Amino acid sequence: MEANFFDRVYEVVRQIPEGKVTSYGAIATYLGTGKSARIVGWAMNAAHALEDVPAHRVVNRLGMLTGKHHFSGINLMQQLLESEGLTVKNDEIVNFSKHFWNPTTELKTHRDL
DNA sequence: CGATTGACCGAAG
DNA sequence: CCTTCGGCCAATC
Repeated sequence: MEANFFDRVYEVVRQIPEGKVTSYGAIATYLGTGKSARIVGWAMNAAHALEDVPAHRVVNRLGMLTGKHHFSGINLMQQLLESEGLTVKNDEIVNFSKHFWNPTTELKTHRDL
């Protein structure tokens, strides 16, 4: 299966469980692009138009809602995360490490879906 | 096609 | 933790 890079990103983001979040770099590393985490950001930019892709579950490595401005409302991203049982304070996910979902660890056994 | 930008990451000070 | 710099790839101008 030869999917575009964006499609791969979408596949990973779709598989993020509720109440879980991941980082652009984690997705990039899982996809093998490694340092090209910026492309993941670009993918999310295109992904926010797709309802199937919960882009609000993808934040930067510090758990900060850096992409919140790309959503319909400034508070939408935070509200979505809080609706899933997460706590967001000052544009940052509380206990981010606790809710962090690493695709490289979770999907490495069944990457093809 | 060259230059700039971007929802990033890591290292160094 | 903050700032600066380099790197990476794609989209946009």
